[in-house]
Amino acid sequence: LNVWKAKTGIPPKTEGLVSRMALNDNKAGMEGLDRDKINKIIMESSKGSKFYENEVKREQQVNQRIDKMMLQKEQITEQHLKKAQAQVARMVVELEKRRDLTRVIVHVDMDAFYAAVEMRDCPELKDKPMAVGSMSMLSTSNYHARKYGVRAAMPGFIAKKLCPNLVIVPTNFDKYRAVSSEIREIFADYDPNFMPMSLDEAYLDFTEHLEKRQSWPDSLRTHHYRASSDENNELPQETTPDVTDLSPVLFDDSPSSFLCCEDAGSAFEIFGTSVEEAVREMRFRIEQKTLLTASAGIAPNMMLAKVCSDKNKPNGQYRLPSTREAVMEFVCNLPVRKVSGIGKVSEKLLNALGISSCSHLGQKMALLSLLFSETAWHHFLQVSLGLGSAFIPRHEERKSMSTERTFKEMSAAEEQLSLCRELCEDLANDLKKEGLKGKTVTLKLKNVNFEVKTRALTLSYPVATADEIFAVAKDLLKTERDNESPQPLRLRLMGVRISAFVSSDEKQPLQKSIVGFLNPGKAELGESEEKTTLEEPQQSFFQKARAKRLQLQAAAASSRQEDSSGISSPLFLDARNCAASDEPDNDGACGASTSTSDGIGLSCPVCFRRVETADLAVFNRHIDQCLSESSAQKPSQHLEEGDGREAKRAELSAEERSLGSTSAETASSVNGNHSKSSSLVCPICLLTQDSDDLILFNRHVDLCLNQGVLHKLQSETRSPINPPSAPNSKALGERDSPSSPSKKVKGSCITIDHFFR
DNA sequence: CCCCAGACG
DNA sequence: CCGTCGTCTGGGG
Repeated sequence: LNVWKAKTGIPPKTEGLVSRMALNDNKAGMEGLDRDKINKIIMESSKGSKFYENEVKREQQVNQRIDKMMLQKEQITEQHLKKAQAQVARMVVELEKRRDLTRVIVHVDMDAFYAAVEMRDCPELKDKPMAVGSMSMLSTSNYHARKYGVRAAMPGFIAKKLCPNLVIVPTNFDKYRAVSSEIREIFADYDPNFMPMSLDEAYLDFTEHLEKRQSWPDSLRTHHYRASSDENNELPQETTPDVTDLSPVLFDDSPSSFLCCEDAGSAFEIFGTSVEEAVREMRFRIEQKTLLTASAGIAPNMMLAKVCSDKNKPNGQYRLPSTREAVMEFVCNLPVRKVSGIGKVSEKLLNALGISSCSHLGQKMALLSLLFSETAWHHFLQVSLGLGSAFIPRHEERKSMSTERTFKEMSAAEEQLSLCRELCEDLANDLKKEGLKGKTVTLKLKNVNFEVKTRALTLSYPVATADEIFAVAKDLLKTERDNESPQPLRLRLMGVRISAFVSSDEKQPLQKSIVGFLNPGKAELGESEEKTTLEEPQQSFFQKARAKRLQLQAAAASSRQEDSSGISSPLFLDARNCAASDEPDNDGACGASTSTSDGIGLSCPVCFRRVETADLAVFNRHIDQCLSESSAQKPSQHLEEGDGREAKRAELSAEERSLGSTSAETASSVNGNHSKSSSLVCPICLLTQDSDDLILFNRHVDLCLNQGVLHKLQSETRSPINPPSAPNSKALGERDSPSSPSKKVKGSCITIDHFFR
């Protein structure tokens, strides 16, 4: 710290507590507890740990950022501000013009979801402070526990110090998922296009529902109380709680409301036609169906609805009227931290400028526009005006997929390597479920000091199998280890991510079943058609497939040359039936890939790789991707690109890598294998072809395809397999996609942009 | 366009 | 004795 002080001349602001670690009382249920005492306990349990040290470091980084910002602020003249103010004013006019108060957006959020589920299913927990998670991390806590300062994202061992009687229940995701799908059924009744944000949270557009609702008879707005215990036979057995005291599972003060009627032994309630009534009805149905309570916020846009749902948090709702005045007043006193997207760091930066509420935000916009990036200050401006997205965007296809694991310190190279392989296998499995292939593989490492690093490599072709991914990941890992050299990598976490999925832009609606490819005249290949036509009109599927194969072979041939300098070529690991083993002492890769010919799965006629699925939709998607991959870029370009990158990489390798890297081994074994090329195995008939002539081999495969797989497929697939909707749309939010292939909203924006139009 | 760190939920 | 997964931003090459 002294060094830091000497260098900067600024005293390190570490006195007292590290604000990053302090209790986060942003959440509901945290009012009126003695924060000082809680913070003291948190501090005492953390002090001296590696984690704590890392937090101190990060806090100082934020402080430096603040100092830098303040310095910049000094440079700003009245002139600058004047000009900026004018710009802001113009912007405000624009935004005001587009303000939309006509929509009714609802944000629903289950109360203490995981904890509530566990309490429901285990009545003994009801009056105890409890949390869901583990000694190292809690997912959520019940309201009883929150009184002690126990909250989500707090490690269990600290929570125990705050509340020695705390009961920690392990997570039970299958159960939460089941409940989640129950509540989503209800959501769909109010907005079939609702957007789930997590298992327990969703945005709904109530506008249309309310229009219809106005003309609904009472009967459609009547909902019954859950059957009483003796006649209840629909509940799952063991998890059935004591249903006799059903209403208030969580909160005894839940208001049993006005219109409660008795009718042949079953109580019911008739809900009105207003928004409040509709939302209350939805919450009522959720509670009757799941015995769990939800809270909701009603507002003219998503950003406000989210804040509103927090307002009356357990088991309540809040409506913000759709008038500009109401919105502005609401926003005026709103702490910036409450806004989704403004977190710990942004809050601190803003605080340093004297901004804590959204009204301050508006007052200092000119300054903010000079200190923050454009996107950032636009964001702030919108928040200060109470603006957000008035429509609920479709979920886009996922952009990445990853898996990571934390463990006790691990330094042994072999151990790390086998863990890495495991992760790759897990990832490949998940990938397979969605029929995706990606070009960028990223390795994530966290050392025992909690320092995080990511290392990525983008290939010129998409990959999906464990072997392919591992071939890259292990290289990245090795490079990193070499980098750190004499010291070993002392890891506490490793992760593997894949991204840059082959573009499926715009081609979804045109996807055809494989049957469509059989007739060259009718072959429809979506957007790729255009470019293909330039080269060769009316190319048949088989011609395309052959072209693609040749292209792959050419690419492999050229990369083979590079391979001598240490570039692995995962593509061919199982393109040929004999995957090169990555590690001499470990034949897992080889075994895995050869075992793929055991009958389950189909061979892609384009890339020759095995697609481990019985699902024709998945298989089709794979083929589409393979084909579009070849035609999306002109073949020559494709090769150049690949060559360039690989070559560049080769230079790096020569410099940075030690000799005898595992990738070199991989390369040479692939290489050797290929140059011998004594025989090739047809992926269709699985017979070895005694020829190294690729043309002949191709012909054989085409023949095989013609007689075998395609016949089979043809008989199995009469109708189009793929729904017209985006195939990946379910991946993230599991949102059901309506059939209209509505045009794409670019730039996904799961986080901030959703809240703004 | 790629890579990486960091913020955020 | 402090998690996992996914998205976005922003700076640098």
